[in-house]
Amino acid sequence: MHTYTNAFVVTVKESPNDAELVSHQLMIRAGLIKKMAAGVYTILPMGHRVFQKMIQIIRDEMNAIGSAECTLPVTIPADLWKKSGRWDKYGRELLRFVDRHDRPFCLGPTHEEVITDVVSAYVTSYKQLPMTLYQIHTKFRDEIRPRFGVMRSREFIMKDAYSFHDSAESLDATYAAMQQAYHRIFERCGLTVVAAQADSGAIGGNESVEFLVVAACGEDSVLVNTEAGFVANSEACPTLDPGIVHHVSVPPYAMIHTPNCPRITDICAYRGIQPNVCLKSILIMVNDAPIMLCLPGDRDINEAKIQRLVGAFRWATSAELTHYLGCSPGYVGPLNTEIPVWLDYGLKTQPHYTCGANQDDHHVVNVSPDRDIPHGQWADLKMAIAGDPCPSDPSVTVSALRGIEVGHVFKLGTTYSQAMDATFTNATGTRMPFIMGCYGIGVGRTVAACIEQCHDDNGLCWPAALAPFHVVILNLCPKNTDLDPIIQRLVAAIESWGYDVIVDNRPDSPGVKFNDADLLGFPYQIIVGRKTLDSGHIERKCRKTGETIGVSVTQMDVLKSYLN
RNA sequence: CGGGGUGUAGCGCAGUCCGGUUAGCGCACCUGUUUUGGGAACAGGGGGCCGCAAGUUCGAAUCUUGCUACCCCGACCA
Repeated sequence: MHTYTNAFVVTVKESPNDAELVSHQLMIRAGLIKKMAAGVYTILPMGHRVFQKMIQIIRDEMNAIGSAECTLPVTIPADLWKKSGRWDKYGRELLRFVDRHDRPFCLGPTHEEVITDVVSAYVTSYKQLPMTLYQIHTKFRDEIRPRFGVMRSREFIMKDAYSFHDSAESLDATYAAMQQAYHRIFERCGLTVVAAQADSGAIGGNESVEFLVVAACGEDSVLVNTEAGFVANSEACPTLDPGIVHHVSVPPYAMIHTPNCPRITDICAYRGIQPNVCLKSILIMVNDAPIMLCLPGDRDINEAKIQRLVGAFRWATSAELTHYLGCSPGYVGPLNTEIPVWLDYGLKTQPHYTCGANQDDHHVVNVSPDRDIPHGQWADLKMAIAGDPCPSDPSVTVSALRGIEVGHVFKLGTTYSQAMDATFTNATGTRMPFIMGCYGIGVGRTVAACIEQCHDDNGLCWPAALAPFHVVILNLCPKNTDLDPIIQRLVAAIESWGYDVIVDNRPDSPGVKFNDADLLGFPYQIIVGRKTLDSGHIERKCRKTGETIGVSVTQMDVLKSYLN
């Protein structure tokens, strides 16, 4: 029999003041997790049960689409990561260390290299494809700033699946099946998710969809237009060419003196103009050669778009700025320079702009991009924001939502298989690299997102699918042994109906038990106490609605219909 | 990595400015009695390297310096 004593129920009244999110506070107060270091958590028994239920749902759905579970090592030799090229590219999120023989290793933040290595050792023919492997295991990413409990931790549990194919069509089929499975998984957890077009980021590849739980505390921003059926991560959302041609005549551009105006806000204040009529110029370095990016003064660069356009890049240093343009930061402009220039489509909106003059304390006014920057190439450079025209229907605009990224699917293509020389023989007898997909779900983050959606002032309020126990029996008079047989019969009956049940057997006062039961959020409470002895009735209370129903101990079977 | 803040009992905090009995409070914990349908009452009790180290001083939780951990904000957009 599960009791509060043996199940390690460790609730606390006050949560540490470093917990900001409701989900983080409640997970600590209910004794689900305990912090060990920044972004590193112990999952306590109550939390473990919730995680296991989540994991079992994921496992069911992964198995249902024919993928096979395995467990990949957390400790990965550097050589494998050097093969894919990521040992040098991944940066400091990758926790590296050496063993006693000074051999370099890393803790796996993701497992494309490992799985590619494993599969290429065994799969040599197209006849063995397609195939999908997955694991549900611990990952480590040395986040710049872990926060929000298990929502953004450094060590975390993730379901990651990898599929291998001999054709793009085959990948498409698995990619679609996986998304269907994701929708079923999140639905079974009681979560409402949106699927958004996303940027594939550090993983690489060419197409990806992100699954987000809409929540104010979400760290991701998505842009949506429901009528147009459009949902995209703001990082991945295109901005459109407005196609405006101006017919007003703009006077020739002219340099003006603008002392101490290095920032857009300075020049706006000095000239009495708005940021959207300023042209912001940014110098980047690609393979140590300068490239200039120009965009409207009120908009921000989208680094992912730049990377797609020019490849890997870095921001120019002040010294490089001075070397190539002869001015300090703040006075950069696209005129009179041999440096290649990219112009954001947004610069077609106004007939003319004010921009830096490549000379300290000077700007240029009346700059008409088409006329004055003929060497500039037009492109989409900026971050999309709410109010921009919707990419799938420019007659409407997009609005912004915050979301928690709980799942992500990617089409990797041959990025890893080519780098690692992982090949098979196809039907015509030629060797070709595997076409791959990869698919992740953050287990802890999904649990936390679920709590963000399911709680009230009294505590957690689990959906039946994730509750650590479906039913709690509150024994209000634990010293009265007359109640013991009733409780034993109840436990046996409830378990025979297929529900898990825990008994609060502590010698505390009733108020403590009611409050803890509410805090822990079991879907149903069964209350047994003096009233039971007096009247022969037990009570069943629904956590979510507060609805209470009395049931005679002589007719326990009717309880079954009140527990779902 | 830059800026700010905090480390005192298991948890939440006071005390630090202005050095001076035995370092306090609430919750939790232990013993006993009475309680027991929404965080019980009384009585008694235990628990501290005051983050670590060095320094100043007759004397340091308190002052100085260094280190460390944790939290918050920001992070190449000129």
